[in-house]
Amino acid sequence: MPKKGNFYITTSIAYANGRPHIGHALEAVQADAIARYKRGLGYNVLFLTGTDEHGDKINRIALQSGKTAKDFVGEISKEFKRLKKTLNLSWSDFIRTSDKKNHWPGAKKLFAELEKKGDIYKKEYEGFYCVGCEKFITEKELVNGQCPLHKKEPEKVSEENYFFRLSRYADRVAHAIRTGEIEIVPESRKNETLSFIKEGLEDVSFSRSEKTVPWGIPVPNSDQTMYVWCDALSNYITAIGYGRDAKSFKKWWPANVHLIGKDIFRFHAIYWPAMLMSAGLSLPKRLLVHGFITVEGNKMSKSIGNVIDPFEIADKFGADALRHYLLREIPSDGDGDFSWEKLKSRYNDDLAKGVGNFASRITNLLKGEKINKRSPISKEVRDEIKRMQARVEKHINEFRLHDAVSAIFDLIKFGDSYVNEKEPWKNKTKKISRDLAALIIAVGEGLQPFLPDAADKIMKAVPEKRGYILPKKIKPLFPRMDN
RNA sequence: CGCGGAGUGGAGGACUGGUUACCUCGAGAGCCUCAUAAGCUCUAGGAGCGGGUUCGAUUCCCGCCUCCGCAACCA
Repeated sequence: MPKKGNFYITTSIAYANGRPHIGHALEAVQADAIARYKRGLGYNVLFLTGTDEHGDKINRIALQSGKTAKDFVGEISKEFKRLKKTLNLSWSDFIRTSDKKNHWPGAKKLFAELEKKGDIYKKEYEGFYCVGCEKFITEKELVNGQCPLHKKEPEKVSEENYFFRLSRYADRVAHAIRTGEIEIVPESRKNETLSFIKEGLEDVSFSRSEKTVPWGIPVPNSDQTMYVWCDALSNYITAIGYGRDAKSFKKWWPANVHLIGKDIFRFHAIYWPAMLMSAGLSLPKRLLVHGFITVEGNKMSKSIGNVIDPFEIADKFGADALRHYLLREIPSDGDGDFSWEKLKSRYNDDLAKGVGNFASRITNLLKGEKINKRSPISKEVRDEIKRMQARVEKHINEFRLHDAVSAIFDLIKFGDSYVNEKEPWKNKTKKISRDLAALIIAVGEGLQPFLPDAADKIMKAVPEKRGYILPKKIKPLFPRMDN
């Protein structure tokens, strides 16, 4: 396979305050599909994911459950790592922000670089601190001057923090976005970012007092810990060696893709480029922004109790079924909805009756044959396959994975009607066999990034030997689920 | 208040200033039997409301209604 160069893709790192839910699975699977696709094209792919483990919130949750923060995040990150097997992910590296060896040196170095540039300064920060909440609350949150939760007047507390001169970079960041130096997909997010910058950017606090937030990376020579965003964003460079392995860093940076959720795209579109500019590093090439998943039309939340567990889905339906749902049912660049009923319908209609039946059908028709790979495929079939491949490529580049998957299902539909039309059970010719083999192989290859298990099984059913395809009848890929 | 997005057949989703508005699921009819009671074909059914621009609007503009995001130290 020809090597086409390096391709570095990241997911966001999950905030380790709870177990993975279906939203995390969405992001992971989307990134995985892109990573696998690029790998299939011959790119040398680095696919990074991980967990964001610092912050006051985590510290408090951990203490509440009677654990140390360290133990707590250890357990959570294990759960996130477990997604790899459950969802059949192909990530190559997993970074934890509590990793003192791999993450901390780079994070500290980045902070120091910003400081060296004169972009970090000390400022008194005044805020309303609610003792009940143990945190600062904004003036807007106050109801009649009181904390709405604890019905108490917050204390006015001032704290000296380090600030990052974000304002200095507003124009340069806007320029980078406008010119496409950093590309934001979908375009609506790009416009949103630009109009947001236009309203003006203020400097941001980049540290907290060690007293209020003890669980974090210490800022050298101070009583402060690093603000979580400064800590978290730097994972994209620390994981590949920033601050500890210059050669590796040079090989992989800048990232080709940061895949993120719509809740955090501003941090990635504004803070992150500004930080990189300040540190004299190049900018990531693309930000792909996905949406959120609702459950039967409702926001997923712990209080409603409708949080969907990806492990449970994979357990009942299999990794491919969950992947297919996330990739096909949820528009990659928008919001989507989950329901068990829709999952079942996607499974039966698309996977069982669609891919599964098609694979059985074709391999059953071809089993035991010896098909010469060099004999020509009919133009009609060849064109249809090429069209599918072109559509997949286009849609993956546009971050419309649901459309990419559709393209493959359209080829299956074409294949089914082609079989009906040719009626090979009546008169099967070498020509038809060659066409059918080409179709099933194209489907198997096409599915590789999306349904890797099924794709593998399909490819194994049409093995190649010395220029001949030797099809074998395949076992049902997706047994129909009844009731 | 503000900013942004959206309202398309029973459900979900797409396209478009112009002869029959597209796709998937679902419903009905027919065909086929190689395949996981699978496959193919055909049919029924649609653009939130009101105005405007236009020869002509679902598509552009205005108003209204409804829904959903965002609103900066919250990770």
